[in-house]
Amino acid sequence: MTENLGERPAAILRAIVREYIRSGEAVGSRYLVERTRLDVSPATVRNEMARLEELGYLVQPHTSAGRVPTDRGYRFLVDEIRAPRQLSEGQRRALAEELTSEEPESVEELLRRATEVVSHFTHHAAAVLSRRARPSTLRRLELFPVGARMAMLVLIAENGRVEQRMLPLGGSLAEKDVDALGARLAAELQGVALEEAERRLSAIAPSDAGERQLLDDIAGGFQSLLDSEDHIFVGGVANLAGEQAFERETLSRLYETLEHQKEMLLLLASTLDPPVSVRIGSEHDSQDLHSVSVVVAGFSPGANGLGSVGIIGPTRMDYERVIATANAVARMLEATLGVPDAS
Amino acid sequence: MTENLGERPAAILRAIVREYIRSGEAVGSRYLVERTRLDVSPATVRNEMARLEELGYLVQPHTSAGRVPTDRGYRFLVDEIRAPRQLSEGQRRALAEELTSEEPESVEELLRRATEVVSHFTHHAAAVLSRRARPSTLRRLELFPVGARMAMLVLIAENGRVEQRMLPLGGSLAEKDVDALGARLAAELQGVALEEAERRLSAIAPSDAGERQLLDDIAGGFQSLLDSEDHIFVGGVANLAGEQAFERETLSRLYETLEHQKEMLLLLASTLDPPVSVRIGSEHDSQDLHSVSVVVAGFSPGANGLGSVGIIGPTRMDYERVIATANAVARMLEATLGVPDAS
DNA sequence: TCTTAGCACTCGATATGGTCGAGTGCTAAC
DNA sequence: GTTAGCACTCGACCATATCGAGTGCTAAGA
Repeated sequence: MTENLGERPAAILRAIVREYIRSGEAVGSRYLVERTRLDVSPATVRNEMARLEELGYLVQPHTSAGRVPTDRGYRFLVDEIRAPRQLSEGQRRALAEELTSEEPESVEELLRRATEVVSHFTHHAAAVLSRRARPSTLRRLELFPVGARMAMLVLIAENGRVEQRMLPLGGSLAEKDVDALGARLAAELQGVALEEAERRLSAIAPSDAGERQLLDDIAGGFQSLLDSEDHIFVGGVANLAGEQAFERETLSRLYETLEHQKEMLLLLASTLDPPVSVRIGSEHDSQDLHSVSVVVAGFSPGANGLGSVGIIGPTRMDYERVIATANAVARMLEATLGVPDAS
Repeated sequence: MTENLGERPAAILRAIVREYIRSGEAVGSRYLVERTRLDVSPATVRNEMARLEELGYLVQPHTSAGRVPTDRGYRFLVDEIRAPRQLSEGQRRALAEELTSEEPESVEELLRRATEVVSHFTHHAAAVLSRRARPSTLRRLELFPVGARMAMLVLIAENGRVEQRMLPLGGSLAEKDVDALGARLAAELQGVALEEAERRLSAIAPSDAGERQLLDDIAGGFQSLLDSEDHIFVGGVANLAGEQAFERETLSRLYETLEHQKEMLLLLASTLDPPVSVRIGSEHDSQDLHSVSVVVAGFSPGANGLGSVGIIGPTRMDYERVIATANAVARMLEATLGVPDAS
């Protein structure tokens, strides 16, 4: 989708989007030629512009105006970014300074401060999602054969959650083997913290491939028993109100979305592990987000913690800088929250 | 300040403010006479208006416009309200329904929901402050005479807080009496939860007025040792963005204030016990709040819990309704959170 | 002394028309 | 395929005019 453009059109598009992000004003052909190293005449640029408009990368606000990028135009620029640019050492230090100077009282305090720091630095709104496993212990484990080729697994956690599943039996497992394994696991794992139980489970040496499979399936059951608790922090929403690009109505809808835990969760939870994701304007499912772009960087400090840093601003934002910031702060949180343990 | 106005001017002022709150448009003399039961001509009303403007209750946006209330004009109306109007039974039930249907998971959930309910109902932003005592026990109590007429009190709580004060000795208390009392209190109260300790303290029958005074002073020390934890919930901020009355700049500042824990604390903590307080526009200390009014209703569900419900909207708000709502919800929270215990 | 009809006046809102200039698309020449 | 030239479009800006709501003032009346 990118490279079917050809070299020069791509260069022109890139220049227009950059210029528009910088100035906020529709970019005209003459202006563009004067300000960049494109060694062609305005007329040529105009021809290319017309084509780029046909392809949906640009629009003209009105006949006698310059061109403005569409969401697709921004997407073009963003897709060209292969890896997050690094912030300068100075900027990085400034962020870290604000974030961790005067030791935060708690994790909550740290994450809240992260939203402040990010929003200050980017002049956009910021959100942080933190997902932590809620610790619980395994109250009961039952594993017994059902017919010859299936086994039933029942897990009950101290916090009341129940997991129940039918598991296929592979390999040479006989019914009595299953019964024996069930009894053994019950004896070893009941009353043990879920995470610990999972660890012990994976430490068991299976006698054959069938048992290996079964143990893995049981471990899967443990996973879904682990209850996790999400916390969302939002900061810097004043920056959105200052944004002239948003209509009153749009702004109001936007705030409603930001307040809605569930929608924010959806937005932020989509990027818990991969480094950074960008969603631009109309790429959002929710209509209410069609005039903003959201950049999310995930972080995982290990030990059952996960989270992400989101930056919410107008589609006309400095994507490179914003992506770099989200990524940098995500890495910082990873480092600050991460305990150096075996994983 | 109210009654130096005279009957008719007051009636006219009242009518203008009410009408402006209703319509949002500057109120003219003819319009006012047509729409109300004032049996005078527009000319007379104009004369009164001019006087009310001189007194600072009204302003004219421009020469050929009607009058608009100043903050002082609103204040006049608010001061006429003696007790919060009650909501209709239907409204009250609707609020309670939204608030407590599907049993909230936690106190936090309840309070968060309260902000939603209130903001939905009033179309303004809402905030809830909850202050709960953080439980701790008394680790050490020392009381000993210093000279003939003073005693030194030292209290140390389990959480590390220290309270130290000099107390004057009244009545016939001798030094050895103080020593004896100190030893007795130390024996009885050390290791006891602070609230319980305070309760036991007040149960001690003093031998005379001097001892009564001393015990009261000690109780005071306990009070300031009680550490409290504040939680602030904010909701419905989208309503502010929809408000045409706010400039972009104003709005942005306002959001910044709403995000700032400390400022919100100041705002909400000012009314923890008295039923309802109203602060109108320029009555706020902070410049950033000059275009909003804030109505705060305190609640105290007993057992060292305190809190307040705040409603934040444009100065042009329906004060009677907003006050009634804040009050009603505060009472509901009081009832829901309150445990029927001895107090 | 207070009220009120009458009236001149003010001023924002709205509409109209005109100029300016940035920027375009098209054509024709290179 | 590129580009100079040019007619054209259209928003921004400005000046001007009209309309009407609402006032303040004056003078007459109770």
